[in-house]
Amino acid sequence: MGELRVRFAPSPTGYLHIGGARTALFNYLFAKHSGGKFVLRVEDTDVERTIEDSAEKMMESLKWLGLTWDEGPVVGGPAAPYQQSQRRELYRKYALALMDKGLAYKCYCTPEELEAEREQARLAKKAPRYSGRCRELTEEQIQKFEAEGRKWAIRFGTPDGGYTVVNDLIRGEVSFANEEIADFIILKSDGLPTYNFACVIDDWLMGITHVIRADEHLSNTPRQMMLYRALMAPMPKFAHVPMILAPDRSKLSKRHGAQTVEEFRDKGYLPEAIVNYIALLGWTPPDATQEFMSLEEMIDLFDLSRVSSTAAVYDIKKLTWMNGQYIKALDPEDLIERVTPFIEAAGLATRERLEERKDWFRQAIITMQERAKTLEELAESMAFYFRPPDSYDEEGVRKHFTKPGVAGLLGKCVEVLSSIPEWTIEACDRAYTELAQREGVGRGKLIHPTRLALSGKTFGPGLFDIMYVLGRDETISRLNDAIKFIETLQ
RNA sequence: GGCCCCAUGGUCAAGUGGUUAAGACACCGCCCUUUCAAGGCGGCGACACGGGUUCGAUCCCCGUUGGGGCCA
Repeated sequence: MGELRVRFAPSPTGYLHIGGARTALFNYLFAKHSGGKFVLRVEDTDVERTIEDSAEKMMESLKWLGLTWDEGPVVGGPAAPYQQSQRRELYRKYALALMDKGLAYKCYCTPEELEAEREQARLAKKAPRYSGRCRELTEEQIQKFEAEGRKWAIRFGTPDGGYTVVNDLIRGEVSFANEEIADFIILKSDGLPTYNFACVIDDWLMGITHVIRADEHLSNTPRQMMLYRALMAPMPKFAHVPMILAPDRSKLSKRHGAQTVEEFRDKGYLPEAIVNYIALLGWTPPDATQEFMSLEEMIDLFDLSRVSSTAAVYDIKKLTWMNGQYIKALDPEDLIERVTPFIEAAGLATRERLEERKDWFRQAIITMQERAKTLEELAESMAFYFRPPDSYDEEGVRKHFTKPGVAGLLGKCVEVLSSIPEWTIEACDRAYTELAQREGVGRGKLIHPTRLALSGKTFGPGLFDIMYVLGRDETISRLNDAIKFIETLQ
């Protein structure tokens, strides 16, 4: 084998959240950096918790982020199938084999009995761990249980003394006393494997050389190592990456709002911004001041030794800032393509219509490009280009529409704009400068009310850029509407 | 409850046995400017605590506290 192989093995119990995405990213970067293989495996063993479509959505998110897998569902590979639900016979076979070797045994305890045992331990303030009572059953006891028709599970017999030491690539040596680890179930009475068992069997059979996963699995690692030894399977190297926490420092969960890749996509975050941002959560390139990196650059620079061991809280503000930076740097043609779905979703125009007016649309987008933080926001901020404002900003009305003589001034604006020979940004600009001089007022006295009249807002692109995009007829029409509105204020 | 991991500003994060303890986001101020954004300049702000080790600890060791995780 010789080649380096890693895997990302999500449970399809929901969407891909940024923590999972980052684990996938680190695996991907590690593999690509060394020319190894990135394997995707779906851990859908727990039927109860598996959610319909979840695996498909996760794969969609991974692809969207650019994290394509070399082997796994859809693309296949030499270790197929890559879904645990299709590998049940395998787990059963190896569990039975361990039992034959005397390393595992049948456990007839019922869930009720186990629960009672745990309860007692709790009351006695002791660690709730399995007593190992089925480990040494006599023939009679076994026959009695069988006669009762009791169901059995297969339990792995853990070593009694000594230590199991995880040599973690990120955390160094972490040792666990074997006596702390009770015999654990590897195959449940329904014939399905438990997480630790399925994971080991798959990683082994799929030739995984480096297990890079979230920190929460560090405590499971000694159990898994015991299984590797019992199976006489080659031990992979382990690397436990720090967790990504919600802003309240708890584990990421649904109640924390936007945090899945899909949600970020729907809000108009760019995949390259998300990938860039999450890479920086827990990893720093050799030049720690370098923040913007493409996936290719990250592949080149990635190194597990620069992965931190501290859990990180993700900061939506920084992600948003970074997203804005990426939007700003986008080629307008590319931006047009990306923002179109959001324009459609906002009900501003159809894709067909935008294609018909592509040059116009490009002009409009350019005026907003460096202001937008997300594609969704960009689309929404462009609403006034597509239709007249349905209201004027309240504060703006107070500041710019209630001054005496405003209506008259706007009337003069209409006049000068009507007489401009050619409708260009420069011509509009000049016209306003000249009018302001003639009227003996500052340009702002003209500009602010005009902006409000055209966009309904007090902020936005340069006024003459707006005028140019809107065109002469629309500009004048909106000014006249505003004049009428102002007159109703008196 | 037991075990394990972690601890540099609000957040991300560099770093070293002796440093003015980087940088980024956020925040504040100034500049630019027709507004907003962008950009430029500047500011606020940190080595959790207590013991050791050492000539000297943010850095090494122990403990405490806090946070997180696993076991079910």
